[in-house]
Amino acid sequence: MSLPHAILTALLEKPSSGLELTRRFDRSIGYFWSATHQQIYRELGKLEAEGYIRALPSQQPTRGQKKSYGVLPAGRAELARWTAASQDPKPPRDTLLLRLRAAAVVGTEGIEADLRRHLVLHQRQLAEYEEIEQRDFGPGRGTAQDRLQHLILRAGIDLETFWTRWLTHALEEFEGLSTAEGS
Amino acid sequence: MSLPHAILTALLEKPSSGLELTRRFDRSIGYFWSATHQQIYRELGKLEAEGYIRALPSQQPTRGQKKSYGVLPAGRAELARWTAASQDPKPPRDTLLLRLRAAAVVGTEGIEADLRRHLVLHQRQLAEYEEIEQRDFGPGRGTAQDRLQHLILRAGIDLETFWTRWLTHALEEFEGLSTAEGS
DNA sequence: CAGGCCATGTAACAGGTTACATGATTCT
DNA sequence: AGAATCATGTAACCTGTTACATGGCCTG
Repeated sequence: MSLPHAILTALLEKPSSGLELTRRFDRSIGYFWSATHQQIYRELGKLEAEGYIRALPSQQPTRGQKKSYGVLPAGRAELARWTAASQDPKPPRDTLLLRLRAAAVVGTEGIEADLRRHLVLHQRQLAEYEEIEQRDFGPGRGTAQDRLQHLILRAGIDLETFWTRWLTHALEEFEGLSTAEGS
Repeated sequence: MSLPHAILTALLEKPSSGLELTRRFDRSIGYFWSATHQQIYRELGKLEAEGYIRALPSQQPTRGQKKSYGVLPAGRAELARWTAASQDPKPPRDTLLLRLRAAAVVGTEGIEADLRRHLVLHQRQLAEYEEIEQRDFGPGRGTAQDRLQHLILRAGIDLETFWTRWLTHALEEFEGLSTAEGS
């Protein structure tokens, strides 16, 4: 039950059409909640049926015609309710750690290269986040909204920092493994 | 396509029945790949049909009767293949960050209490991991397998450390928000 | 033999993924 | 007119979630 609320948030920030939403998910919200355009269209239909959003006037509902949505009061209320409601953190699902655990049983053949590849990807993501931080958040303290956004970005930066450090450490361990005792 | 491989790994570590697997998922593998008993039974059926595992002899297949599985050579081969295959990291899905982003739009009412609650939960998880580290991994360097397992545990510890730090920082920010400028 | 627990399983549904289809617009 | 692209949408499938059903075993 998160995608509809992600969409409501995005639409409150700026009324958009389905494809515009998809693009914005690829950039910002998708950093911690990704979605494909099919998911988004499906969900837009539901949200409209429930009376949380409405298609902005001036367009007829034909196929291939751009259609923008705006959030209705009921939608904003539902988003506020969901935001304030307590939710348990879900255990992470991480394939790489799972593969490492499997490697402890069936052998580490081939996984080191992928660790290296992941390290590069995380370094790249980290650099992207830091660039955004430089650009959007100067040293002075902005509005309350700015500080919240910065806080979220900080989570992204710290997470990617964790991964790059851990992967670096893991690769060092791997070198130790192969020099000291072979497979 | 990760659950079947998680199960193969667990079965290689130790042949088990469905419920035993469920319990082990709750403890160790579930720290980064959780699963309910329904998922596990469904997947055990598929794995058996594909010839990756087989029910150990000595039990008849009646309902309510314990049934243990062991991994066949084809299963081990499939696990090795999957472990070595390159996979892209998937963007994280984090509800809490999503809620913070929503809070930037509809107001932070009520979310601070949940941040505090999450902080406690992550501290607890961190303590649990550190206890395991104390108990299972001494100062000396063990076998290659031990070092891999330790590496995975380190990821858990560092992740929980990240969350506790970030949540602490976030709560400080919130105090700043309410004293300095109200809602 | 009643109640509780252990163990396996079915069913219905929600959410996410992949492949493909179709109408409109723009460019050549 | 044809091709490329933009935009919306359908369909099938897979994974994960929730609720419930059933049989066997143990204990009082």
